[in-house]
Amino acid sequence: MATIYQVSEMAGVSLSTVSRVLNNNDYVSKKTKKKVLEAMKELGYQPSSIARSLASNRTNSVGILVSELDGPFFGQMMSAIEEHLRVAGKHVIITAGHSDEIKEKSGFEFLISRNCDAIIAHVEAVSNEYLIELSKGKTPIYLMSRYVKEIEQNCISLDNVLGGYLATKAMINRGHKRIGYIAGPQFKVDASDRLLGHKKALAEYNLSFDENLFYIGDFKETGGSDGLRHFLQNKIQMSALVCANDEMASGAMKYAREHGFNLPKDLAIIGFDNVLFTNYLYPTLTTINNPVPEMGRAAADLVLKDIYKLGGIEVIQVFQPKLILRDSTPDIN
Amino acid sequence: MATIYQVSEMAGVSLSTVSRVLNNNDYVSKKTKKKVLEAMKELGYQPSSIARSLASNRTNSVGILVSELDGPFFGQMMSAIEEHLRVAGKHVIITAGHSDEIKEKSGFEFLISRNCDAIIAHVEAVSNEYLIELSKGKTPIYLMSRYVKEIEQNCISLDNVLGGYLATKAMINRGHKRIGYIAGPQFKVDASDRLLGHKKALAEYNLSFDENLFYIGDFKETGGSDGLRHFLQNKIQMSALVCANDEMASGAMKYAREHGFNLPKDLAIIGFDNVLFTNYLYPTLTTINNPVPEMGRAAADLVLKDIYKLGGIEVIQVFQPKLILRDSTPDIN
DNA sequence: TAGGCGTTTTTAAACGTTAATAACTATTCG
DNA sequence: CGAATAGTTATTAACGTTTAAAAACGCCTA
Repeated sequence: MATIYQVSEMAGVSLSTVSRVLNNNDYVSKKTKKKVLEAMKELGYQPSSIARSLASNRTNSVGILVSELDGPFFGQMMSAIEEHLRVAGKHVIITAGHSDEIKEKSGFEFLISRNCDAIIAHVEAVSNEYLIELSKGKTPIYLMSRYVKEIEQNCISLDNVLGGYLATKAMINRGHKRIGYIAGPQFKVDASDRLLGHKKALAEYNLSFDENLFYIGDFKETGGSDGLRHFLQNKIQMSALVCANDEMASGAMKYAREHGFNLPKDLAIIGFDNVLFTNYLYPTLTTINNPVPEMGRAAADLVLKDIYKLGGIEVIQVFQPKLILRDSTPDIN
Repeated sequence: MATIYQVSEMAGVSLSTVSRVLNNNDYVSKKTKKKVLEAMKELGYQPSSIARSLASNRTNSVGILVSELDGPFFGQMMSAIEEHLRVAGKHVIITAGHSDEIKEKSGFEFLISRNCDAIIAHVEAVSNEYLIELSKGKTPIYLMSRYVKEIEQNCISLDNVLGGYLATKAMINRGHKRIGYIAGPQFKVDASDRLLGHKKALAEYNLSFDENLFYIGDFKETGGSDGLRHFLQNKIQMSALVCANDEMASGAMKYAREHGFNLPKDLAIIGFDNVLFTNYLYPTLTTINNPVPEMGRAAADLVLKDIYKLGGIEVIQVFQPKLILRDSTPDIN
């Protein structure tokens, strides 16, 4: 591999001149620049990103910490971030936190030890206090799908209260009065916010929140089936079921069908997130869109703007979810 | 940040001694080691991975090049690789090639320029020749789901011929004689191998391969719906449909249902890959298991063994697919 | 023609490690 | 008792850049 030294020799200039050409910022005369560029091409010179990092204290790498590397949600998120960062010449170092406090912390430490210029994280188990403390360290932290007041300028979030509200309101508008709700784990802010929205919609239409119509699931397929089984075993009647995410909605659909329900006639079901497979389900699932790719791009933009000082970038930090109507929620009016 | 120099000073030893303790390989007396370790703890010393890389010419990072960052297949693959590598203290740099020749090449170049110690790639568009040539460069290349004779010791692959064979054989065994086949893009080796297996099974049972029962799809949901539409419009009769992957099977199922089929009675369908959502479909989809996590782990193991010289690792390089029976393929005998 | 002032280029010191080589210290052996 | 030896530790030169500070170069002006 050719080094900067060989380039400088061939071009007959000093190291620093080559360096300046490389970073094409400072004063270099046109003539010199041309000479250097030619030497570089001649030698097939590729600067060592490692040496650059050591000298400049910049690694041009952004750490990404997600709950899982598989799963449609995170896939979309990573994809959007990576694509956007790569065109700016930055690369991503990815690791998983598995929604576990210890693993999430170790994920942060790992990325920090790797000298990332910034970290974009989707974490669920660590506390706000931890994140606030971490933000005081040398590596800037950006949060996806999480809003923490004290570091709000570093957060990209979805208005989950609005989303929960839209889901339940859609059911009410379609004529339902007895609406079941399968929530997500309440330590996850997303989950509790969605529940808040549900309650808000009920209140707005003078329907009371009924504990019997409420179940807390695990955000996975099993949460949906367990929830519906719980309702059926307790002989709870309902005409509509709101699930706090699509996986649970899918589980509930499957369980319902296996227990004699004719979907969507016997039970209207709505999900949340609009992950890819909602459209593969039968009936296709009405859901609330979670604009993950847009949010990923926004996070990347924020890093580009704050850390790498790229100009002219305007970033939306709080996104609004939208209702996606499909076949699982027919109008019963 | 504390540096190695400060540690050496506090412990009253030389730089190299600290370095040796850090890499705990060479000769260091117990007493000295203890002193150094204490100084490190006292100072909260964290070695700079960048400086280490520069001096040792090792980055402890492995590049991963996949077609897409989203999608269940790649999610599982990345997840398995990352998890396995991380416990060995290595990290992954991920980028996408989007099944496009130019983008795949640029992905390789990008990762190479990042000084990865090795690259694990799942690429579909570049030629074998390119890969062989690339393997001669300074960065070792490992191939996932692809077998290239000349560099077979660096390949982790699935026996797709066997998989295609198993799928079609399952249909034959269940009593079908007219079996449609929706293939994937034939420039992808996976796709053409699966087709080979299909033909092999037909031949074995004295069924002839019928062009009318054959369609080439795009490996996406649309491929399945387009394929089935093609068959219906041409009034091609069949009792079973083999799809070269699960996405297309799902698309075909959806199209069939929308056009009056009663599934699985009117048409048996089988997919390939066993991605997560096959189990969410209705009816649940019979498919061929693609042991992606195992293969990912194998690729990681190969790198650990070859590049990082970790001992005692035995690696399977060619995996055998298995039939996963579910509801979409009832027995009609 | 000396002085001054931009502009451009060079010098040299970081950046924080690794690793080859040299050097030191006991111990053992003939 | 001198030397060989094994076990440890120190010295020092890389690794390939960036960057602040110094120097050189042109050109203009008085």
